Amino acid sequence: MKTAPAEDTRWLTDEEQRTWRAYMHAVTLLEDHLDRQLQRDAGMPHVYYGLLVQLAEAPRRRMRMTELAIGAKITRSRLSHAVARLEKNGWVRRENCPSDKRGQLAVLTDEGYGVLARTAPGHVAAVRQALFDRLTPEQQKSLGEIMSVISEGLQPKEAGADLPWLR
Amino acid sequence: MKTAPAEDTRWLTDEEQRTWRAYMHAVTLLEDHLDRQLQRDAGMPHVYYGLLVQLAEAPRRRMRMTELAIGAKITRSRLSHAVARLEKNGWVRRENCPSDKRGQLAVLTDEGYGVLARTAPGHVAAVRQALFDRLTPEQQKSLGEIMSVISEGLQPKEAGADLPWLR
DNA sequence: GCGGACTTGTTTAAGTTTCAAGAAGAGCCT
DNA sequence: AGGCTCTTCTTGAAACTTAAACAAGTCCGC
Repeated sequence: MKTAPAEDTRWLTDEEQRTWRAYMHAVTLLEDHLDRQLQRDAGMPHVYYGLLVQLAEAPRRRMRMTELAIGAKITRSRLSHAVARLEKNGWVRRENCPSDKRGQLAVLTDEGYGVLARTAPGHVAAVRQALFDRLTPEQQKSLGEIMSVISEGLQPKEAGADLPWLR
Repeated sequence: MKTAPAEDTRWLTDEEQRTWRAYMHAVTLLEDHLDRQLQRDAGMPHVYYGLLVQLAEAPRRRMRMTELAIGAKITRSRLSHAVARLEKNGWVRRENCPSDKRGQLAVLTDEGYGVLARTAPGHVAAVRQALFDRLTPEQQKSLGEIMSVISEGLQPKEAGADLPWLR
């Protein structure tokens, strides 16, 4: 529990507050919407679907667990659970990493690929309908820039660059 | 499980794809960031914090469950569980609604208000640092407009307007 | 090569969210 | 009033996420 510094907090202006609330509302509504769409049509939540997509695009349809976790911006623990579930569905398989005995590879099965192939069109349609179809080209461009800035700001920084751990 | 319509899917262009991924990454990173910040400093996840905020701003610091759920964009079920937890913490109390015997009021306790007062500055700072401080004024404006458009598109529409249930 | 420090991935338990079902009251029509 | 439908809120179980701890393997300097 942190205490207020004194009384010098810079609160959000009305304008900022409106923006922040619009952001939170849009984000939760959209995530719920897509989660339900995918749960209904593909039998899995949005995050899990994203994992399959990443695997499908990877060379030989396989990836190291850690890579996959980083790509999806989730913890390794969460990924472990998720892959366990996807494995139970027969959509992903685990393999040992040849070069590192600790390592595991998550491999997209043909069945997993099939699910993706069947459900991707519906998902893209949902994203279009909820997002792109409602924005002007300028807004789309702006959205991309804004979100990139935010990501970069929050991304765990490259090690070494600003960690004076020895120097 | 839905099947592809034929082969007429309008896939995302590269540009759209970049935008969409930037969006997802930014959103998950930001939500994780704020969740951790609040879990650490206030002992609750972001959504729960938002509930307290809404109550604090409501007349007499109380709201009907359904109102609160709608305001926070969550299901009544989720809210029930959440309030149960907040009640256990002593930050919220339930009261019967005088005008509707089915109804319940969620009431922010003084303790709950205290937590908010102590932790709000830190939270605002986190939001500023992750979001507003990184955007130009034009980007902030644009973000607000974009998110409003998305919200409106996903908001469960007013009943009657397009439900020809009798007519 | 040894030993200590870091990485990789999993596990357990606790916390949160979803889903389906249901109890209880309100509203309305006749 | 009675009966029907809709709304309000809760519940319990299953699914999912988080946090902390751990086994096993790698890396690196000595």
